[in-house]
Amino acid sequence: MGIDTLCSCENCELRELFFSSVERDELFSLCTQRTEVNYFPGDFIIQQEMPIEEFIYLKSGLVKLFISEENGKEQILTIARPFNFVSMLSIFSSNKYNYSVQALEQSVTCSIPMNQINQLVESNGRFARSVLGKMSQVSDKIIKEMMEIRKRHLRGRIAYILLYYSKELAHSPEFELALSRKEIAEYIGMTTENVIRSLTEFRKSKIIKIFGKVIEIIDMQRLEQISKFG
Amino acid sequence: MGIDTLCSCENCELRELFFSSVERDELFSLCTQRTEVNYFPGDFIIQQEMPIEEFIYLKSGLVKLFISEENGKEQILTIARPFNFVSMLSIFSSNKYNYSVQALEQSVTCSIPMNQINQLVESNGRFARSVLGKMSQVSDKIIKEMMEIRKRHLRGRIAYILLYYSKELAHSPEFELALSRKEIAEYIGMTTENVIRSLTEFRKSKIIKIFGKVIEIIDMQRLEQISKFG
DNA sequence: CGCGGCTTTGATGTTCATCAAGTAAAGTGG
DNA sequence: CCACTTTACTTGATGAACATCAAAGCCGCG
Repeated sequence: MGIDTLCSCENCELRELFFSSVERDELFSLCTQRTEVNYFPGDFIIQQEMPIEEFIYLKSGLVKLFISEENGKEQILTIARPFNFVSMLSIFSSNKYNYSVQALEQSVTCSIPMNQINQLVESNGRFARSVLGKMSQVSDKIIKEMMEIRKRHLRGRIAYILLYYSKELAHSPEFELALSRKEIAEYIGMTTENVIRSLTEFRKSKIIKIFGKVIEIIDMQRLEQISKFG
Repeated sequence: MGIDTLCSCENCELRELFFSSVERDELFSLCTQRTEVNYFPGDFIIQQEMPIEEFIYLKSGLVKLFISEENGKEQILTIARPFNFVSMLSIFSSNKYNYSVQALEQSVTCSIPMNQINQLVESNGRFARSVLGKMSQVSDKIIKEMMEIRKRHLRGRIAYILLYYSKELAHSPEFELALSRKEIAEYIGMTTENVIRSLTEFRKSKIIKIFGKVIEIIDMQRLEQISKFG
């Protein structure tokens, strides 16, 4: 068995992104310590308040980041696919998670002990630089998205979310929403009832079609207008 | 003249935070390339869309981070004092600024060419680690704050902002708001008129006193209740 | 089968934005 | 320094946007 096959990380599609700056022997060391986990929809990947012991990244799937309030309500920060990950946010500044991460679709994560990552950051400047870039990008994206949502009214927020989901997450005008109506509400900071009313209105105006969780955007242009001007 | 006095950075009160991991000769090199700038209230420190050429940190003062919309409206991301800085957000992932920074009080910044910082990140692991920690902390804080604001109604948002300003920024129950009413509105995503109405209501309920820009919190407990329960 | 959670619709009242109008404050040019 | 302009601040009235409450249908799961 050649060294090429000793470690599957060499073929990981995320290697370029996360570890392009890592030398062969460092990669091997990481690889032997990594843990791959499979999650089904609804499974918790990260629990708020738990100690951060690993650097976790998403290999495939779709997840939601959220925080739970004392009153039982939840607020969704963002929805993320691979490459926009996410265990990034607090791991270098806190020793416990400030939010939870839950799988929306079947997902696979890969974890590396945090001390390995810290060691690598300190010993490999190019790696440090690339982690900085990624982290900067991830938090920038979340903040920008929150501002985009905040400046819109209900209808505009729903339109924005539908377009975002279609273009960035599903890459198709027809898609199965992995979010419940309630989760959409938690995402955009409105009530479930009003989310539904907005969707119904879009359906009646023939802008979208609704088949339960499956949404089809019929009139992309009008949806974009609503997203822009309310 | 001894080496100790060759470079004032050695005595900079921010040295510990930003450069504790930097060796003496590296510090000297940074120091000779740094630029210190003084800003008056209203002055722009960073202009949205401008190319990022320097790593800028706040030595003293108070600033607002905001983005300008096409329609001329502005949205404030956060208000920051030193240590919670801020030129951090996109500098490692973008080559231009995504937001503007303007001085609210008289402020002093210190700038270091970006290539110096990048070089240092790549050559000094401990420095890289400390920048990662700081960046993580800064973006975490902004996101958390936006969630706190989002979950409240008008009255709660105003109460939250007043308490935040009093406790985190002014460190006193009586303080001079560096923000205009309009800026408060841009900060919490409401209209100027409703910000004023809320302040007036608090004044009439004897929760605060208002002398133009100077606010005095009289009934801290009730303000905290309003912040918590609306 | 029945229970609980999600979804949907309607009715109602609260919260909020918008418009209008007036006052105060602050900057500008002669 | 004063008239002038502009910008910030303030209050009220109105209607639109939104939350809340209530009730009923639906679906999955034990």
